[in-house]
Amino acid sequence: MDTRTLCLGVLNRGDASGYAIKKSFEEGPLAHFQEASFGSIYPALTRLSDDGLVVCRAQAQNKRPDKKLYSITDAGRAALEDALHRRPTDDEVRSDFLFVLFFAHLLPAATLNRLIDDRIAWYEDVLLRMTENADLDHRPAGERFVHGLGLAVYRCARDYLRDHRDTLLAGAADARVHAAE
Amino acid sequence: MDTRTLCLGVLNRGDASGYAIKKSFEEGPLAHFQEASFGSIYPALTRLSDDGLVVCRAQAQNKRPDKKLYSITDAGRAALEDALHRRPTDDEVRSDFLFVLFFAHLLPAATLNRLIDDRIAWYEDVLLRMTENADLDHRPAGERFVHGLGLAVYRCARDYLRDHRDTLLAGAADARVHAAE
DNA sequence: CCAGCCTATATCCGTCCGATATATGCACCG
DNA sequence: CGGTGCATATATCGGACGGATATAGGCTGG
Repeated sequence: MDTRTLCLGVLNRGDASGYAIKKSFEEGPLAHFQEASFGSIYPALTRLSDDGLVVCRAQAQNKRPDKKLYSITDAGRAALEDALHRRPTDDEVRSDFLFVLFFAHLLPAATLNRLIDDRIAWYEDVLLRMTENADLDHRPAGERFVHGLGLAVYRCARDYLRDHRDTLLAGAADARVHAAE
Repeated sequence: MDTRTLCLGVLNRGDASGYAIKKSFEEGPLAHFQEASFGSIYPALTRLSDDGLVVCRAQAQNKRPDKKLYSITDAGRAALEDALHRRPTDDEVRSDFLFVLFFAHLLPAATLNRLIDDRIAWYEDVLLRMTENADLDHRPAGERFVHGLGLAVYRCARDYLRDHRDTLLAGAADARVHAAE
């Protein structure tokens, strides 16, 4: 999904500045499956403005750079709906963690243990924040559905790490012994 | 993970050409969590060659461009191990599918149904290929572990789609009715 | 028989990410 | 009271990367 459509999606939920849009990809409910950087957001907002899909009103701020609040227009909502009707591309997952574990037999047990401990802690942390800040009752069905799917998948991954780590550690130790022979 | 390290990882499992490396990111066991394009693989192999981390022998082929078979060197293996010891960055997930479902209330029921049907079929397809082509007994523990995690997570996502789609459809229909009022 | 796909290498262009620059307010700590 | 670090806020640059394209011949199926 190109950055312009992502911005339209965020703005469809409410007016925001470029900075706030960035934050919504770091902390908001979209954070777990979409990302965009300043280097793509600011040019995207400029182009959306030029095309009339958003409007921008500058909010003068006391001794700070003007905050540029963007709002989606009717044309913007139409463009968003249009983009939503296109068949989505395949999901992309990028996990350096799994790449490292893939070569577990090249790593010492201590490193593997720390790696898995850290990752389980990360999952616990995310799950806690997702269940705390839920506030789901007032959100549309799509958001609730996506939130629930995220919870289910994260729990599943955490459980797998917890339940199979010993098998991995034993197998990796075996491989190291055989390699040393 | 930069493309050079990814290439070292693939070559650590056996000699390969640039084309074969690309294929291993499309079909091989790494496919589900790493990706690289020709536009990054070929320059990466050139640089790895220059740095002595891989060696290349050209295989003359009958009426075809020479196949350049790359092999990892001892220095390359050291560089790979070094990269594996660095703390991995956070996982990245990019799902246009979830982005679309997030705005389910903007889409007609027929579109949502097709979307979810297609995605469940995709999961079934991947799960089938992952269990058929397994051949796991001869693979190192790390590969088995990562494979098992992939299976678990895909099954979990498929089950969630299957078990919660009706709730989503009902909720989205509700939202459309309220918006029309 | 030939259209389309597979093997195989390579490059180009546009887009995107990460780092950096700039500017200021506020909270915390010694 | 001063300074360190973090949050707000916009913007740009360089390098890395992905998708499309070019080239070229072989194999396969309708």
